[in-house]
Amino acid sequence: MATSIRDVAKAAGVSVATVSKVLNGYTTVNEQTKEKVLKYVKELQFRPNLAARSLVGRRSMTIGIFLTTGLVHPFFTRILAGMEQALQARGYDLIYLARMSLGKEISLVQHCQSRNVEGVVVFGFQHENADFGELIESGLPAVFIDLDICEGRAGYITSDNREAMERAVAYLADLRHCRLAYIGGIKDSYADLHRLAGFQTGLARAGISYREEYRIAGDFTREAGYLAMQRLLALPEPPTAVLCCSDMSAIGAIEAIREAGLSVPEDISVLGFDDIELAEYIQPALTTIRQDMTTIGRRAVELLDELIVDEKLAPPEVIVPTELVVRQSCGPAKV
Amino acid sequence: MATSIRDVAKAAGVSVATVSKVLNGYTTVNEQTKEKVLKYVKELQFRPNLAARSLVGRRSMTIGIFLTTGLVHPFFTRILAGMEQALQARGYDLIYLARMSLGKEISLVQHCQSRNVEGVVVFGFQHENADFGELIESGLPAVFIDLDICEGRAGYITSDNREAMERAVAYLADLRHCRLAYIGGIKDSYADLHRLAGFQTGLARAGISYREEYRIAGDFTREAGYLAMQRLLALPEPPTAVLCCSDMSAIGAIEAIREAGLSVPEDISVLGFDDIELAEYIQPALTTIRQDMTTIGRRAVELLDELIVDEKLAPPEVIVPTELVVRQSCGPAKV
DNA sequence: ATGAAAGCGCTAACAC
DNA sequence: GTGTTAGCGCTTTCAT
Repeated sequence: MATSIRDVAKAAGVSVATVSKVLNGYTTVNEQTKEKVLKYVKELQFRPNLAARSLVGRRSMTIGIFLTTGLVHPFFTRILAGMEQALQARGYDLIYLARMSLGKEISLVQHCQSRNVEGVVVFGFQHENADFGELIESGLPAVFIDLDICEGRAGYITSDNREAMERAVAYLADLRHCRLAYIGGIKDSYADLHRLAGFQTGLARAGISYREEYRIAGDFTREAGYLAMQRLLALPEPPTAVLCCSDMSAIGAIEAIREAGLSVPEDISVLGFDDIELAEYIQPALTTIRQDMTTIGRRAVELLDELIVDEKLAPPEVIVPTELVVRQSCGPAKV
Repeated sequence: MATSIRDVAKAAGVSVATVSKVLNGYTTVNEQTKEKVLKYVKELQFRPNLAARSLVGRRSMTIGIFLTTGLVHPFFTRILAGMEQALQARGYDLIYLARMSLGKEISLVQHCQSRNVEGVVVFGFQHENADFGELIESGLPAVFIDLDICEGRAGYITSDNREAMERAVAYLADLRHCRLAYIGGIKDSYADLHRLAGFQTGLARAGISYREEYRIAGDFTREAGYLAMQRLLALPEPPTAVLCCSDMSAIGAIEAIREAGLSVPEDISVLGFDDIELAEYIQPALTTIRQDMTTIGRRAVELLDELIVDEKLAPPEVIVPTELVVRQSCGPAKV
């Protein structure tokens, strides 16, 4: 049996209540008693049982993480690395509820309840199966990454998709492109909508008119990028520059361009989104928009903590700036 | 307040003991009472509080994960994806103890105890700071990935590094290479030792003698690969093929070769290890040894489960086969 | 077959 | 300033 608070009390010759008070930083305890207790806590290597603690109504210091996409999200590691910083700073542990799945028999929310999880960060693409209704209604504090859910005790954090696309369009316009296409993500998903809006206002600012045939919906994958690019190439007047909703789509698009006997960036410029590790290594190295997933991860936990601690805090809506990283996949428009 | 077992008991008109028995699959309960209880469990959406459960000595169904490397391990995602399968199948949740750090003030082991964690899987490179002594002594079930620790209640799982290298050498020998170099990982680390052994027996089988100057120690990084290759290139008689301990090192080696005005695989063949996502995308696409990290992750959890369940089980030592994936970075030796 | 009651480790009134 | 005690939600003897 692990050492319990009673062992410490016995060793120090005080009551369990006193030990508890010392442990919880009550000031109503004599300095010397406190020293003595602390001495035995150390000596016996005592650590309070968190299950018992949370059972009596105290905090569990546990937050959950949920991915709508399974574990294959390209940013998972970066987001987690960011989360870790805040987790450590605020004293939480992170639990991955393997059995949980939104809308399934054993629901996320119920599972969180039975585990005394104080809040969750959820991310992943929009997903037909993802039913967040129960989560919202339950009042469990939640921070969504890349989904603009702001309701009850759920807020969100996301990259500045709109501004990112505006800037990307401006960059390409400076390179004298005027036939710009957009290979989108899942149609009408949050990210896609905002990026499209940024694309359009960017176009307007550059004095270029938006053409519906230059917008193809996709789903962030390489295959979708490949297919979308083929359609673009088949147009009577193909674009000279293509903005993709993800680096993987950009990679697919580049393949399609190559297969058509064209080259990047000489014939067509390709711009990605995300700046995944790959972006730097492919040929040509991908010019792309870097999402600061480390910051997003860290802030997500911080926001969640604030939401947990302050019951009446309005749910956060946070937008994180992006960065255009110029490599070799975009060049001046052919004249 | 969430619904408790008492609410169910009250609703069903039975005692809490009976509800508990139903929930825990006791057979000593009348079929009709059981039905009734189950009906209310469902109706009230009751889920037993896991903290309370583990407090009365039952299992917490929680396993921990610990990385000696922080979150930047290239396999993290794949291992986790594998783990997830087993986690779901066996009913565990995974907790990432953010505050834990081996050898620090709040130790991994103590933290696990206070969280009632039943076992841990640990992975990452060998690390000077990594002191596993306390973990081993504590008797907490543990499965190490890529570290051959087998003692007490700790076992391990790893790729078949030795066989992988033997095969790689045989492959290169078939391509008529006879000046083979090995850019190693952290010197004398588990993986490195076994790979070196495989390298040497592979050489012996092919009738090639091992040359000490063809072995350079590294640390799995791109930089190390780059530096090591420069040293190899400076040799009076440089190798015609290089086996690297990681894909990242292979990428670094290729850079060094290019900078020397040579090309891969025409002048020098380069073989990687791991098969990270990048391997497929770089130029030339990397011929490499694929580690089956998904299987390793899944099996790690399964082994851990068995260790947890059976107190006197001998700690496992599991070797997982690898696969040579042939792409474009290796070619026939120049004559 | 069912229920009453003890107790897991801890915290929080409430006495003293 | 310190100790006694009830009780968090659950499982498990032990009666009945």
